[in-house]
Amino acid sequence: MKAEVLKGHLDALVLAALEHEPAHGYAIIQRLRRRSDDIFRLPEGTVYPALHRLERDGLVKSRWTAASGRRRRVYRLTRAGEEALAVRRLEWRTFSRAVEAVLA
Amino acid sequence: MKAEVLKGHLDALVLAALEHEPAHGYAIIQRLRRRSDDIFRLPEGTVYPALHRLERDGLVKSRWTAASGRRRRVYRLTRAGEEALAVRRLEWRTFSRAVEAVLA
DNA sequence: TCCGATACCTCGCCTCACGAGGTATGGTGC
DNA sequence: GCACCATACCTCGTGAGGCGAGGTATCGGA
Repeated sequence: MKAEVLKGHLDALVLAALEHEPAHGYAIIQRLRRRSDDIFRLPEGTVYPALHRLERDGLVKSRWTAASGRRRRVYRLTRAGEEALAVRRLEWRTFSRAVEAVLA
Repeated sequence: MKAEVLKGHLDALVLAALEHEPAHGYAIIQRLRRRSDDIFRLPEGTVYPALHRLERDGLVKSRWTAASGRRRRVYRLTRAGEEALAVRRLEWRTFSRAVEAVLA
């Protein structure tokens, strides 16, 4: 699978991964991998910058924790993040249906 | 809908548009727009370079025609293009299912 | 005669996924 | 004790590609 197919969809995936409970970056990567049944094996160089972007845009908020001596940056969705996720889900539906219609 | 979501999927769309009958660039744009129910209104600056890429890669082949005084470059799928389309369809299925699983 | 649709093109910008490289800790096996 | 892997964070540079802007030309209708 080419790399570029992800472009523009990553934010939605990360937001969705954080929807029901906060997580730190590394855990988000694992969560996405597990939930996608091993399809999305996202490198850190992809996910960390994405999280910084999302925080810069106010869609997530981070807090440093120290779980068993390890520093972790735990992210949670903000209100704006929840709304953005809802929008992205709709956009995905629209996009997906359109692609489906063309490819069919 | 953000522009980048298309990235990596455009080739599949263009190939699919050419699957059953050849068309020139402008017609491809209209075909995609119609088939996607007005979702994909692709600018020429997107489609023409894509067609050149596809031809460079041997997935389509073009031929100049002159229909009623207007020059047109008509594209058709090559054998390799048909095979590439089949692969892209499978990749889309995989990608789409994975996104669905994460967003659900 | 003007204008919009048709029909082609290129150039440069911008975004963003990712590979590579770096740092540091905890646990397991030898 | 030490190597090694997983965990956990980061940044920088590269490259791909969609698109806006701008250019050319023809045809048909108001």
